[in-house]
Amino acid sequence: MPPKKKSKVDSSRIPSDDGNLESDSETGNPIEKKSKTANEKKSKRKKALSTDVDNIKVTPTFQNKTSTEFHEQDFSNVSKTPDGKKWNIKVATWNVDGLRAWIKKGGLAYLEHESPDILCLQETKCSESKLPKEVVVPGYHTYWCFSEADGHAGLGLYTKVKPDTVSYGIRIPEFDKEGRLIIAEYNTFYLVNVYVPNSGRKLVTLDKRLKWNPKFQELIKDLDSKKPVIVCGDMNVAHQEIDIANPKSNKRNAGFTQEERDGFSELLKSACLTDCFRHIHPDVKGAFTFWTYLANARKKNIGWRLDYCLLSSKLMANFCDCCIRSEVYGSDHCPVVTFLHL
Amino acid sequence: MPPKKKSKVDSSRIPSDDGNLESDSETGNPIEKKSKTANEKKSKRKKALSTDVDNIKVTPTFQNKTSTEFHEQDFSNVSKTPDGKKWNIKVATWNVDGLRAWIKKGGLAYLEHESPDILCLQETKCSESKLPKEVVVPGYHTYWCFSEADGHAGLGLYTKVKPDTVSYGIRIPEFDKEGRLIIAEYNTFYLVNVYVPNSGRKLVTLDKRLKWNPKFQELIKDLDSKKPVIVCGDMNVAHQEIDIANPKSNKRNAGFTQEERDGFSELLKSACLTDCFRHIHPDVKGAFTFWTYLANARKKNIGWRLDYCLLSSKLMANFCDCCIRSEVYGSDHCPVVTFLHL
DNA sequence: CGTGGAAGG
DNA sequence: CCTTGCACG
Repeated sequence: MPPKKKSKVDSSRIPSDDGNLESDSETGNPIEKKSKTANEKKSKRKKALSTDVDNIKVTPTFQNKTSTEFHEQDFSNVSKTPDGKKWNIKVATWNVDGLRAWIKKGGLAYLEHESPDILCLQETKCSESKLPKEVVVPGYHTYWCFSEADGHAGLGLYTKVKPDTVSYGIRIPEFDKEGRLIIAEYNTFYLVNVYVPNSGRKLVTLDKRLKWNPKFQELIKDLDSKKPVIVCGDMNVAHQEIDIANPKSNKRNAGFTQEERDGFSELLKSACLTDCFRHIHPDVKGAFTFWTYLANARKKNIGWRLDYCLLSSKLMANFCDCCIRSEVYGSDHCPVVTFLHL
Repeated sequence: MPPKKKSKVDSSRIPSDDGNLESDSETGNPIEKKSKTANEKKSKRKKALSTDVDNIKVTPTFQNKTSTEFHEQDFSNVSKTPDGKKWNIKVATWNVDGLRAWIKKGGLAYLEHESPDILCLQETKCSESKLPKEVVVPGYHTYWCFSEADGHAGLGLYTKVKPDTVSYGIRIPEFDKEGRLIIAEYNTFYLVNVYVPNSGRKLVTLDKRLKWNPKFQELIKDLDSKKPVIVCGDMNVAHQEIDIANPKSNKRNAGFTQEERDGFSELLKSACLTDCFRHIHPDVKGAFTFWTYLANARKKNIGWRLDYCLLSSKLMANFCDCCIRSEVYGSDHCPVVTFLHL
């Protein structure tokens, strides 16, 4: 769906009423429902900002900025495929650092405004029973992957076109308890929404991370042998020195160890994936998708590029553009948007 | 200090710079200083509302009400002593349910406006190192009693006249770890600021409470044998049926068990104390000082009278009035103010 | 329902 | 710094 005069959600679509957990895919490893009978709704829910479209220009605040700021941004200046075709599919990814806080800050207004065909969310930190009702957005099918441990990790998927199948997890219980992977199979590709394990302060969970890497690689290769793959998510690594503001001081910090960086290189190489932002912007510095909340890092652009869209080599002919929405607030990460012609 | 045209703090006083913990009283049991080198200041501190006096009419909000509301209240219509003397000492008590949150809601503007000679605070829930700098108020000496367990109980004392001695605790380690008692000795009386242990959900700590009661009683009797006593604080009990909105349904709930009510009766009797609010308003119903935050209880005045000023019998000749400031927001309790001629 | 602290990032 | 569950009331 290329941009219209007013990029509104196609309202002819039947509103999604699923939030469906069940996987009908053979790769899926459904997370167990722990239905806490829903009535344990918490106080702050009712304080969530309305996402009434009539109000989105004034009410929701994106941290210290108002949402009007992304209305003023130019979201339309987008490149074309190598053979000159305009984009018709937009895929966005955003680590929201807490779905409920993100909604209160107006996150859903971003969804309305960007109107991607697919939006991958990471770190929803929200169990099924605590999902605010506002997460159901007309025009989108929604899928959720929950961590067993409440308030950690977790993924969301918004998609205008209903996938043929949706499955959850990487088939390793240790990881699949944590809500780190959604695979959505579409007609012509797989979409993988991923939240890669963080190596932790003082690298206490680096081992776990290094166990994840080959498994994930294998999974992607397996999928790619059937259909091309789009991987979106928080890879929890800044790949090269250009992808981080302070490479020197972070060499032994989670997200920039040699092990993690090598693991990412390996993934790209062995699964034939392309980091599509870096592909079109090989030399752009200061392009980050995450800034710690501490010490005003975002204002100073002391950041990390941790969020990626990776494309199977077969999809590079369809690739138009990839943009980092660094002006969009609402989390310590910002959205990354990829444009394809399919 | 009787009411002036504008009851401002006496600015001729040297500003207090103490926040002194040391007790020079022989009854005192100083809580150990656990000086966490102060630099672990937390984020929210800087967000605290300014208490700039020029702004108190507009900026601080008391929950859903603004502080202007207490400016409009009539705080001056006060009774006299039995022999017709006007008050010259005002003693206030307020369970603030978290000093830092209370400050953000404009609590210090109340202090400025009420301008009591003595203000007793309970449930400050704030360790020494986390005390916001704004707690120092010109014209007042301040004293703090901290719980060893961070974020629980804790007391504060604001006093225009510096007490001769200030001591902390009831001389029982179990209780004195928790920041539940300050004794300030003045020339002609003792002021006791107290936060009585709560019996807990399902009365899990009723035993502890029943252990406290006789010890406290003994302490007051001991003090009273030297000088008359003013006891201010959260007694964590609604004394009679008239002191609670729903007596029937709360008979086995913390704060209205027969044991707690009897304990309070006992205290009044054996230590010869008078519940001075009830003394002048023997039949007034719906006079509460606490409302649970749940279910809009305060709006519906479904409350409890838990906060008291108790006076030694010798002081009843000096007693003028006692008011419940139920219109003052900022906590789930409201202030109680007592007027004396001394 | 609202305050605090703890763990995770 | 910020969001989450949790303990306490």
